Amino acid sequence: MQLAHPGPEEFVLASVLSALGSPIRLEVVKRLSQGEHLNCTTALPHVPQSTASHHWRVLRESGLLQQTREGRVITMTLRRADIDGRFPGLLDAVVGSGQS
Amino acid sequence: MQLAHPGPEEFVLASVLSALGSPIRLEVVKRLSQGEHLNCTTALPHVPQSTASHHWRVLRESGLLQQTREGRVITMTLRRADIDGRFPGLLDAVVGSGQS
DNA sequence: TGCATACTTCGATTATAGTCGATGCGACGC
DNA sequence: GCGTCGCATCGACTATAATCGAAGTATGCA
Repeated sequence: MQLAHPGPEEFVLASVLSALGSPIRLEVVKRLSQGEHLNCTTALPHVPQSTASHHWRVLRESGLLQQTREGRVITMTLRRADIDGRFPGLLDAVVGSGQS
Repeated sequence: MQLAHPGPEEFVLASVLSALGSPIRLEVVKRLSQGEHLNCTTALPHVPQSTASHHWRVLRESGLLQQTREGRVITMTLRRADIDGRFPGLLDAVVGSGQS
C-alpha cells in the first residue's frame, strides 16, 4: 500500500508553514534535517501511535516529508529537494535557527 | 495606550510559523514586506473589524509586526530586522516565493 | 495458513482558533 | 465638554485541529 504524496506543484506555502507551526512537528522536521532516520514508532516514543500518525499525515500532505515502506517499517525522509525547489531557503531558515 | 510587543529574545519559531500559516495573515505580511503601509482598516477592507484585529494580535504577539499609533490611526510595520536577527532568511524565503 | 508487527484509518472527545456583533477607550475636532 | 473616528477587547458562537482507543490493513515469518 502506497500513501498519497502531493507533487511539488501542489505545495501550498501556508499549509507548509502551518504544518511547521506545531512544536511537535517542527521538532521532527529538525531531527530529519539533521540526518536522523526515523520510522513512525521511534520518532515519538512517548506519543500514542494514532496521534503520531496524525502528525505524519499533516507533514506528508503539506509535502514536507515522504513515507516509504521498507518491509513492515515505514521510513520518513524530508523532501528537501522538492521543498527547496518551491520555497528556496525556507527549510534552511527553519532548521538553521537553534530555536523551537 | 501602548500595545504589548514581545522582545526579540521572546520570539518562538513555532509561533511565528503558525502565525504565517494562515493565508489571510500570510498575505498581509507579504504586502507589508513589499513596502505597503497598512493601517488596520485599509489592510483587510472586506473583513469585519474585530476579526481583522484578532489577526493583528496574532501577528503582533508572534513578533512579526509592530503596531504604532499615529494620531487615531494605528500603522503596522514588519519587524524585519528583529525577525531577521532571530531567524535569518526566514522572512526572505516566505515572502520571496511567489506563492500563497 | 495463522499470528505478530507496524503502521493507517475511524470515530468520538476535547482543545484551540477563527468569526463577528457589541462595548470600551484614547485621539481628534469642535 | 460632546460627538465621531479608529481601533482594541469582550463574550458567545462556530469551525478546525489535536488526542487517543479501537479497528482495519499490509508485511513478514513460521
